[in-house]
Amino acid sequence: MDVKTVCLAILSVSDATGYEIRKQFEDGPFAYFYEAGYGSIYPALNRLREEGLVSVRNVPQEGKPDKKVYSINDEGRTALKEAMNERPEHDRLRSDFLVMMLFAHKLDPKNRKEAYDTYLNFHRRHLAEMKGEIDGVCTEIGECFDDLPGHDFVHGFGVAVYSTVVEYLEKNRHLLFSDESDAAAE
Amino acid sequence: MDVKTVCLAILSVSDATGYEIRKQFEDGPFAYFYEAGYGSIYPALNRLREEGLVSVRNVPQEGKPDKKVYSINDEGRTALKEAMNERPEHDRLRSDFLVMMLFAHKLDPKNRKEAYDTYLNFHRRHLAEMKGEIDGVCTEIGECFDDLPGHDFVHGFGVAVYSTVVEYLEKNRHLLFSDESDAAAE
DNA sequence: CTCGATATATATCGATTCTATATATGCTGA
DNA sequence: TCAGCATATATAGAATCGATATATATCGAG
Repeated sequence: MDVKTVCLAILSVSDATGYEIRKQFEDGPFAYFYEAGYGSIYPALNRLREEGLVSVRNVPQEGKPDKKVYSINDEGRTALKEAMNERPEHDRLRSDFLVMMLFAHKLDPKNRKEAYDTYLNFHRRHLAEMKGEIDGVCTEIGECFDDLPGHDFVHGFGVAVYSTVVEYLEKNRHLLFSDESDAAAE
Repeated sequence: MDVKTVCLAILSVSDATGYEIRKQFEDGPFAYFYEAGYGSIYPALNRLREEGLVSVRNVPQEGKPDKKVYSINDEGRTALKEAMNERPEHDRLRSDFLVMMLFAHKLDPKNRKEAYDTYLNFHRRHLAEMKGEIDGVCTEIGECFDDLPGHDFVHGFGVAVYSTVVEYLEKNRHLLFSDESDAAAE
């Protein structure tokens, strides 16, 4: 499933600009299982327009550059339904952190500890945001996804996995930091 | 952390060919948190050689093409240590499955069910392999990683996360399949 | 009050990486 | 016997990533 298809899926929920779509990947409900940057999004939107699956309207703004608001059309919805029904590819994960920890013996103790704590804190914060304990960056468009029938399942999935990650990191420090007396540090 | 660095890390554990390195990403201990195909690996190995971080020896074989066995050298080990101590980038995950489930209402019921079961079974099998309950593809090189100080931590991490995924999928079917009487199917 | 940081908004360059495929051969099971 | 899989290297072309450029507004610290 390429960026083009996911952009189309987002547009099926709400009109949006490239900038707003980007935010869905950064802070929105997609943040923990799909990422894409401007370098993928803008070309994807252009191709969608070329293929006649979305339309654009220019919304002038004071001071700021014009907004280009994209809307899905009927051909777009048809194409989306088709693309969604294709076989999903395997999940693709790339974790620098886990590579580092597998080769923890190559790391300076200070770096190892810093990488560990940064990773743990990142996941703690993200988890708290997902649980609604602290405010994440809530965009109007982001909230549209809350009403999708699949939302609760996907959200619950994320909370479950992130909880496991945080718990595991909290309980298994000793596997990597056994010989050092930095348990109480920080 | 690019493919070049991870190849170097693998070579720091054992000499290997491009083909064997690929298998580490496919079946080996890297399988669940780092992926790379031939299109990344062979160019990466060439660049490592150009930079003088690895050496190659040709091992002729009957019938099959010559093996090119790569070995890390001292400069390579220095470069690896440096690269490992850089700040890790954020984990990058791309899950077609979760996108599909978020937009489950766009799917034909049959496809939805098939995607769900395929995903669940894949993770069940992978988890069983990780736990050693069934035999995965065990390469000699793969076993070298078992002795790394970080191995238990990373392996345990994988088992914990995969267990959570399998459990979640088993318990939360109803969130996506409530209105259909396919609970007992298959 | 001014300077730096952050947010809004679009866009692209160059590097990296992915998918699919080509080539060549041996082995194994239906 | 013959299809499919394993061994083994390699690349073309497409997709994607990371960093950066442009332009302006706003907001808070000094």
